[in-house]
Amino acid sequence: MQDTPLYERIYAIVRQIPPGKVATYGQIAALVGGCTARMVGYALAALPFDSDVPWQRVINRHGKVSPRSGGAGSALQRQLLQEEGIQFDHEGRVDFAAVGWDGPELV
DNA sequence: CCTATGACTGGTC
DNA sequence: TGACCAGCCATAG
Repeated sequence: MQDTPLYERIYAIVRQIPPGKVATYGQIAALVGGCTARMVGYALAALPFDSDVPWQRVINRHGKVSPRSGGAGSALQRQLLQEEGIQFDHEGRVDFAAVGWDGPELV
């Protein structure tokens, strides 16, 4: 597992996020261990939109999708999350108490 | 090898 | 979870 690039480790954690749930960059970074939220954001930034990683479920600590570079993409992310059943409030934020990921399950 | 860059976080008011 | 300040560390050229 340590032989795997940090990127793939981050992707592995993101793939573990169940549908209808969202996690923060810090959450992912803590689960990966040895990397910070910026590493997660940068790793996801390098991900293609058609990747097998549900990067859309990764948002910032404010409960909102990141502005991303360029501006577009964040709208797509919100759209994908809504398709998963995640509700956004009038301020474009999600309810951590409702869709907050508790982690890779305690099994 | 060194430099630049980046989808962030945390504590405080 | 509003806003502000400074730090963090891996990846690419």
